[in-house]
Amino acid sequence: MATTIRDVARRAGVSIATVSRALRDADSVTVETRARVTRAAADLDYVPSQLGRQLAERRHAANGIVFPDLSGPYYAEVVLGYEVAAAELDHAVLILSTHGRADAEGTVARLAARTDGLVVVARTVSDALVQRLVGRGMPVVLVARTPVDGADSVNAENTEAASRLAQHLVDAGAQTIRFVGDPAASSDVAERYESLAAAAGALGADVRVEVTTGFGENAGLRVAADAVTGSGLPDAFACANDELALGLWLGLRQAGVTVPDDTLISGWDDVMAARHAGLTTVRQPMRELGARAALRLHELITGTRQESVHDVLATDLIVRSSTTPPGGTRP
Amino acid sequence: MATTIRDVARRAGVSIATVSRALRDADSVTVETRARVTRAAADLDYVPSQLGRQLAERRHAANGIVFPDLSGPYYAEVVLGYEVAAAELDHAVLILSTHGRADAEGTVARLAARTDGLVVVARTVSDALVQRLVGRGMPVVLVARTPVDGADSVNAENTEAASRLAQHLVDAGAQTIRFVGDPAASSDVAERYESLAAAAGALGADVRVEVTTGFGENAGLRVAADAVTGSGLPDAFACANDELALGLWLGLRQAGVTVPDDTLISGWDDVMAARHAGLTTVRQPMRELGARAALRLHELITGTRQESVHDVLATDLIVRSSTTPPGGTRP
DNA sequence: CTGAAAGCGCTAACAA
DNA sequence: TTGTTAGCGCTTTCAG
Repeated sequence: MATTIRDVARRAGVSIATVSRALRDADSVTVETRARVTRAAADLDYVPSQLGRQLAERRHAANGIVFPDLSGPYYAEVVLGYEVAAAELDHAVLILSTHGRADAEGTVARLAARTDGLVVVARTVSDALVQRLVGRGMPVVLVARTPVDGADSVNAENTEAASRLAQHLVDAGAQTIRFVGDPAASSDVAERYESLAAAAGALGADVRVEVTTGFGENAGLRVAADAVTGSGLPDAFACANDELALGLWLGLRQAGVTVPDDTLISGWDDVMAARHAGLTTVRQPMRELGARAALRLHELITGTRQESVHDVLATDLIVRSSTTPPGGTRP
Repeated sequence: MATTIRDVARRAGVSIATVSRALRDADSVTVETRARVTRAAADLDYVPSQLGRQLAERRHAANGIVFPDLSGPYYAEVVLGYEVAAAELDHAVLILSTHGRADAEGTVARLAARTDGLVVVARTVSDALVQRLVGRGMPVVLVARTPVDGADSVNAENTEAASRLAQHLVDAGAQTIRFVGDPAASSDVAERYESLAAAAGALGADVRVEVTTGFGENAGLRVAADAVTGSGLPDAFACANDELALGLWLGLRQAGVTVPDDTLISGWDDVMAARHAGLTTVRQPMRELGARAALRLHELITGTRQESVHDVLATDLIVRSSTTPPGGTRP
């Protein structure tokens, strides 16, 4: 840590400028000097200070990604897709989860001050802050979130998938569908609910929403308890994400309710557990969301492009045993 | 981005030193000047450059975590636990996944140059590099990896858990056990295999290892295909992690093999999918591993402690339907 | 091709 | 309490 460019310069018998050049541009110095410098650097175990370099270059060579949580598989996959792509673009990645953090806005602002650009996932910070960052000239890409002026966005398709899901549930015999989740908590969820309700309504089915606190398995368990003791069983539960659905399923099973005989269940995302549990769901390209965001952010940082771009990635309905009753339809 | 401490100083009619002080230590300046400075800063939408600050303070106020991959739930949980704890300690978190990266060592070295300390998870980089970093005075904490001189380490208990698992499998009627995974790929896996083999051997059962390439579901599927077509079915498969086990189970099921009737399966980690699939496994405190690492790294960075410390966190055997045959024992 | 010198934006003595 | 002045370790003109 102690050895600086000056030490290397002294040992190699050259100026610090030459060291700087020799260690980066291969061909701005003689092969001979370059060899001397490289040698000296190796001898001293010299590692250039990124701090010094970054200040001189006035860039961080790092960008950040802000997400609500890493506990479910969904955000983890998005972050991973992002990290892999960012690494290829030679950018370091700073992560920040706002989950339950008191001063999320302040923390994000501080994060922004140490990066060249930011990816903001879902509803982690206010639109106001996003706009302030954008206004300050900071490149921002929004993921799984309603676009904001001046920032790029990357989202997964919701509307059409919700229609297909509605069609499938109705085909499987569902007349009453309960949507589980909180549309107010995320633009994704709101879109899913509204599209599902519209499509199911057009098919003559009835959709009502059961608002949850949170999107984890525990929230699903609470919904199960509620359904068993009070509100009764609908023909189908359409959940805002897989964890909710899996928790719900677990709760119902424990209460003696059989799926898909007594009721149907669907999720959203297609996480690993959904595959092993046999849960019908909508597959999102989670990694691709992150990777695309990295690409867009890079374009923004390098100034390749002027106008904002808003990507919408395709999704798939994956039908499994949780919505395929023996007879094909329900009585 | 353009406004610097000098602009603020000019507008407030004070020196840059005063601005610097006013914006950090509340009580090193008059309330009056402080107000003027704060006002000027707000007017100009001034955000202190972290780069300038960091160079002057000669610290990054950031640390990094290196892990193989974020695709499975295991590392994601560790990273999350780490991030949450690090945030509380007011450190930014840089992440780096080495998965399939060509120059992992170089990338890690570069990461090290922009952080105050590093957490290295599993077998991501060579011991040689770890030792070089430690030798350079960089605080390093190893997670899920054999300790190295000069670095702290945090691991989950393997030996005792493996014994309990062996006992359970034998009690369930297993005489031939196949361990699935690659002991050479990770110290954790090696420990699990050896302890399991020893314990099962003592109980009169026979354990042999089936070495896999990778630890994902696909590797498990390959093992299933292999067992069905060639090597035959043991009484039980003990897998190095849950994903391997779930992939294996899926493959066997597709081939018409019934678990736990025809053979038993166990995993390791207790990820979400294991719970929903009914997989017997060993629960690791994944988040706690990350959180503890953050704490240890902080101690190292702040120099609270001289000697290295090596934590071993407790694990639990979780018995589920994949190893509980109807009769209680197998014929 | 190489060196001298001027910053990058901030903090931290040291004076006043 | 406040200002002046050195750096922090590097890159980058601008001369030579």
